[in-house]
Amino acid sequence: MPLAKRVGAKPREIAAKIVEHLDVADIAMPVTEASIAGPGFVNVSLRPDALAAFVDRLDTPELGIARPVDPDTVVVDLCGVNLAKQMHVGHLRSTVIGDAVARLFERLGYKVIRQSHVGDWGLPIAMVVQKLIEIEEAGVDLASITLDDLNKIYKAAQATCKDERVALASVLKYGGHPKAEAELEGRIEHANEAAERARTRLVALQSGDEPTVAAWERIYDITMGACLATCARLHATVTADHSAGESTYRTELPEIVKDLETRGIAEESDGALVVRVEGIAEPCLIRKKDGGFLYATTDLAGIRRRVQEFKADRVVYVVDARQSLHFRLAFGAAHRAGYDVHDDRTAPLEHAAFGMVLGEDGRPLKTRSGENIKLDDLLEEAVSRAAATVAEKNPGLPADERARIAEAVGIAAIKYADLSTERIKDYVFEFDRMLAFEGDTGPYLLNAVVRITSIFRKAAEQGVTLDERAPLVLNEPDERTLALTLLKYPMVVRAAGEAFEPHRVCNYVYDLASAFSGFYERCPVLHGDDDAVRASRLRLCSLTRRVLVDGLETLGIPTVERM
RNA sequence: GCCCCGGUAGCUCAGCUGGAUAGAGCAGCGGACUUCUAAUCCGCAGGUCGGAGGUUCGAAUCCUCCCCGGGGCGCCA
Repeated sequence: MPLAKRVGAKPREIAAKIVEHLDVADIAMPVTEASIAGPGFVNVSLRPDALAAFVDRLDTPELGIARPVDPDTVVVDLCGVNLAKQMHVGHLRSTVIGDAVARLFERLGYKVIRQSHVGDWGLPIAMVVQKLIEIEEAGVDLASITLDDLNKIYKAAQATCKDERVALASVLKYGGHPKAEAELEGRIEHANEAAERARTRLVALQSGDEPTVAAWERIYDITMGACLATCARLHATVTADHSAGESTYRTELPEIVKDLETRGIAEESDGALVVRVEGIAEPCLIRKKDGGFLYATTDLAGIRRRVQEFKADRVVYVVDARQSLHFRLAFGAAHRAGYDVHDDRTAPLEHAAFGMVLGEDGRPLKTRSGENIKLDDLLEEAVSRAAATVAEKNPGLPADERARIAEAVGIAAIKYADLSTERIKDYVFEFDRMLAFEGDTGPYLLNAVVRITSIFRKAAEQGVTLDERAPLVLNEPDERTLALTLLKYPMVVRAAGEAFEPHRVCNYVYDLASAFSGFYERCPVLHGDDDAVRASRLRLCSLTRRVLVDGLETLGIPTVERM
């Protein structure tokens, strides 16, 4: 049908010509005039033996996904935690989707480098360092400090400095009403003092003052210890090796700004230094009036390191959609500077943006008091709900296995819910929905795998073993549907990877599980009396399980044996 | 004001670079457990694809305008 436009003929006429000349007798049923349908489709039915041959070709250790001869290097930016802050829902998607995107590229055979851009530098961190040192001076043992404590300190520090702005806003609003003024004066003074101490501390940190750096390192270790543990619990591959703090770029920033300045790429604007990007009204700010550097400056350093040092052929940022403008500016500026080029090749810089996590009220997910929800709490809730279900449905299992299953089910529920809708869209976080065993959920898919596994357990009891080379007999419609669905796997993974869209793999594994259900319902595996059919069906079961497990693992969702 | 992203069944969502009668799940209704699966399966019902134009043999899909919702917009990150 796309030919119709190019050739200038009617689709059905072209279809008729194709049918007339098409010879696919070796793999398909005869194609005739009657095979033409609708506006010009030519229906081709694969012969069972040809279909079996295609499935045979899929049945390799890599399940039909060939590795490229000369694999590109892809950098995936994900996770992005901040010092002295717990991981919260804001990090969930970046971590889960980012890891899935990285896994997709790995599955396709690319060389993948994960990079978690850790917010570990700047005035906010200096404020926490300052507070921590004050606490230490008051006699508190730093060894006992947890991330929870740091989080409280961070908030307190933020609040103190915020007082300054709040007070200022009040004065503006009430026009310096005498009543307000007296009270506010004290707050402003307090805030100013705190901000001043933080600024002094920042200078100490930047110049390598030993006690200051020691406190900073303590904060770094506590934060990363807790956050990397959460990543591990999420079955997301984000480790210390993948973490690159903003601090690691600090010596490069003056150099980058100077480079852009001397090459005439950056220009002065209202005392600040900016890079203009074609097609965007807003400029990209790289240096403040006071000489300080900005978010974009660090990202430029990040791009340069990733492309020129790591030799990335492609850089993907799995970051919140709200950062869209920022990345367009940073990418544009990096491109003007040539930071996205290595060995005469320009690496595409891409923002794989994702939407927000909403509560059931349709507003951004928060606690009742308006606080960010800690990711650990979210995971714990999902796992404990899963544990209750496992205890109810399968009380016979040993307690430790039940706990392992609950962990897998709870994590799978959250991850699948996050991965299965289009990345760019917001989604509503609902425990009941994501933990359901009916429908398009993580637990359902784990159960699909378990059901297949149980067939093999049963088969073993009967002394029936899998013959991995048994000839495939694909005569039943459900067998054909299952086989055809299996064959789509390599293309789905490829398409999902190229578009950074893990949800396509989710849709696929769900389709495959559905196709298997139909097969399982109507095609008895162990109950038949035909040995050849049983061997063929066992092989289909095995292949289906391998594809399901591979697909889920590519999404970063581990499976279980029983549940 | 300018820019970006969404709007598909009561609810939550798919729909690949335009292609057949727009598909799932949940909820609703009706069936199926001395089982290889009930943490499941099968069936029924349910839609002006936000609206209006346009391009095309053909539009949920591409273009333009409008409506609704969300987000962003130079010295925070």
